[in-house]
Amino acid sequence: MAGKKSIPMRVVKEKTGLTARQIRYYDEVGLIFPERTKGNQRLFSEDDINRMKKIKSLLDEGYKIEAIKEVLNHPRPIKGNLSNLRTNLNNRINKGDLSRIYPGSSRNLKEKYKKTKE
DNA sequence: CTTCTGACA
DNA sequence: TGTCAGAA
Repeated sequence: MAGKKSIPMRVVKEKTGLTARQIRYYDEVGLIFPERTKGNQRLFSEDDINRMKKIKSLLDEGYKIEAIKEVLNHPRPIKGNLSNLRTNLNNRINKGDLSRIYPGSSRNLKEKYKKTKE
């Protein structure tokens, strides 16, 4: 029911716009868990594709791998209102979530803000 | 030809 | 992160 498809690396690269390096790295750090073929070739699902796009966005915003790992692996850190829980189950990530975990998570953000004359 | 792992100027 | 080597 969940659509257990198996997309090859070549398609993933085109759909995500990432390089094979990036994709393998995400797998290395444990951001994604693609299936493996007999020849050790990675097989991704559409869900993985969306996740990689998400990871790319977060990385672009300045979040570090460690922070992204936490959020992607903790879909329900909530323990109170069901309303908020529903939002989290929707698979969407908020900056607030990361900020709560890593209040000082600013990498290239400073550079972006100060670089306004070019 | 494409992908995989491991390592590095 | 890119890129090379060697193997599959």
